[in-house]
Amino acid sequence: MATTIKDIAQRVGKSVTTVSRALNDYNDISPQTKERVRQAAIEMEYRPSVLAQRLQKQRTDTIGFVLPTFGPRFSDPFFSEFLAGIGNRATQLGFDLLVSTRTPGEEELSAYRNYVQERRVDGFIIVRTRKKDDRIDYLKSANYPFVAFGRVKENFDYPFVDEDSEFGMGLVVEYLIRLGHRKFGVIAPPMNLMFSSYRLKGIRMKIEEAGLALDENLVVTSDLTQRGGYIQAQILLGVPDPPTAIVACNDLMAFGAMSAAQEKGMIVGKDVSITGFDDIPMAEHSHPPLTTLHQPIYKIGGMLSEMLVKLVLNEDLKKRQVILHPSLIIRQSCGPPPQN
Amino acid sequence: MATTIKDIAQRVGKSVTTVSRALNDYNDISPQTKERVRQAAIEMEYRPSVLAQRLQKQRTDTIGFVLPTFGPRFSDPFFSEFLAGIGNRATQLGFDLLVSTRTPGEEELSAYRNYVQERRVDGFIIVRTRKKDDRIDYLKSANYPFVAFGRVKENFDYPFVDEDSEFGMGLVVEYLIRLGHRKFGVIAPPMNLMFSSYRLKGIRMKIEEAGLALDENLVVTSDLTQRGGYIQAQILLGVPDPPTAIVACNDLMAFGAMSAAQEKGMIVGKDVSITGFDDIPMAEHSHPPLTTLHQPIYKIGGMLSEMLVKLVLNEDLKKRQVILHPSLIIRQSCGPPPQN
DNA sequence: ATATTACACTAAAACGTTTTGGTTGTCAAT
DNA sequence: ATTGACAACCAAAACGTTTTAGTGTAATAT
Repeated sequence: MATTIKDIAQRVGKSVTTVSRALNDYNDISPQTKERVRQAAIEMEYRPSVLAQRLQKQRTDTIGFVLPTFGPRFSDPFFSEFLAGIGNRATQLGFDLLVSTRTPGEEELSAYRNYVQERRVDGFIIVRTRKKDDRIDYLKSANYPFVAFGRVKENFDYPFVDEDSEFGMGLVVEYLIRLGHRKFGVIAPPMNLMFSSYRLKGIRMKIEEAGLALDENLVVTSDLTQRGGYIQAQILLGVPDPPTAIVACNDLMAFGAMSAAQEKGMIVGKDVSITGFDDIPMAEHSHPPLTTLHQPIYKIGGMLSEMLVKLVLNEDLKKRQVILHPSLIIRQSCGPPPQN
Repeated sequence: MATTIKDIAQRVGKSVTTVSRALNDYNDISPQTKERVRQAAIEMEYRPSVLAQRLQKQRTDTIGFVLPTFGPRFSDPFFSEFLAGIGNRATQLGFDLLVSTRTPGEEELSAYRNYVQERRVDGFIIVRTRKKDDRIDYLKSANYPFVAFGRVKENFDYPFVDEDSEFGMGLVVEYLIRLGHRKFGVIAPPMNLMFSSYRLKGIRMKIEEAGLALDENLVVTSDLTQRGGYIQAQILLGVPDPPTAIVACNDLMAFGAMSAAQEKGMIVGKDVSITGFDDIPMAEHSHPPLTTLHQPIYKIGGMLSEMLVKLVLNEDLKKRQVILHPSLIIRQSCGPPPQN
């Protein structure tokens, strides 16, 4: 059996209380006693039982993260990195990370309810916010701590980090217009996602600002996967007068679009320009390397962990709501539109 | 405050013990009492406190998973899917999954030591086994439950799942030889990884069986990332008499190799053939789609969770050591070698 | 001489379960 | 009438901490 505080108490001939207070550096314990207790703890290789601590503190020291996925096979480089960001920061702060994956919907919400009722986690990190978001409504009503990556349509009076997608997409479109493009295809995320609106809005605004029009028939939506991007790009490139530039709303869909174009014998960056969003590591080494918007995914995960932990510990966060500005990373997937 | 067993006891006018035993369906409680207790529990929305249960049971109901990564930015589709497999099965079995990421080495091992000493998890799942594996040596010596994805060089008398890489690579090489290839390049994983040996061995054997020779100068190692595959393929394709087929030891490196070839103006599947290993979802939608070996990654994760949970609960596993056979998925990244 | 304060320590309760080792009452067998 | 078996229940201990609400002693202030 592992050493307990009781064993130490016996060894140094003091009470359990004293040992506990010595280890926690209370100032009603004499320096000598503290020293003796600490020594003993080291010698006996004492490690507090997290289980006991948690029961007593009525805190789980655990962050909950329910990953929304479609189908069980989940394989998204964006989330891998995001996860690492959350997890590593949480560890530094002495918190565990409890991960599970759910398909959005009723089953997902009941996962939240379960975790709350069983008091299994101290709070949640929510990603891919929806315009009308059940999860957020629920957690608010249950008065349970959470932070989100993303805003919602109304009442976003909760702590969040979000990137300014509208601004980001503006950068992309501006760049494409400068290259000479006039006809755009857009592969948008599912419309119920909040960032879908922002990204679309950013695209529309810049196009209109330039006195151009976005052909609504060339705006398609897909599911943020590579396969989805592939399928939708096939459609976009198959119409009579196809777009010269395809703006995909994340990198994975952009890769899919590249495959579709290449399969048609087109050279990406010459016959058609394609852009992404996220700047996942793979974007640098695709063929051609992808022009995209950079978000500090790993860092964002870390920020969210930190905010949530502060929330749970009732410390106050200096910034409750953070909006980041993505930067345009120009690589080789774009060029001037083909002449004809 | 949440309802406790004490509240129920009060309500039904029985002792705490009786309530506990009723809920756990002991047979020294009368059917009527059981029924009344259950009713009350439902009405009062009782949920047992996992914290208290864990303390009492001296079990954390938690699986530990320390993901080996190089650098903090970790973005590997293989692991995303693997993680989902472990996590979802664990949840079904009533276990939590505690994830953290570490760079292999001293710091990694001390993460294991910490988790063990603090009794934070009931057991571990280990991946990417090394020929001589510290983690396994340690857990064995500490007599702590674990299961591994992969074998080690000696004494693999522990529970594991592994795929037969040797066999798999045999399939690939056989196929390439049948297509007419005589000159192979290999992008191998870091040599300290156990599956590195198996895969290399499988390649060598089949080549020699066919009466050919593997040019050792065309065997390079890399770090299993896309960038790594890209860099090494540049080298392989830059030598005076380059290989006509490149066998990469995972899909990510294969993608990198494809980019490198394409950047040189080569058409993959025609000017050069490239193969991978894993069959991650992206393999189907790359350009060209990748010929690779399929492993049921998600399922393997699930098997490992299940084995570990049984181990922890002292149930016996019907199979302690499982070896799976990958299947060859032929897509468009390979073809006959170019004539010249 | 007495009250006050500071210091160093501690017994007991609490967190919410499960398990141990009973007790009590009833009925059937001797 | 006594013994044994059984059903139904329960008090207390245990898991390992932290917190509460003290106690006793010595030094200092009145």
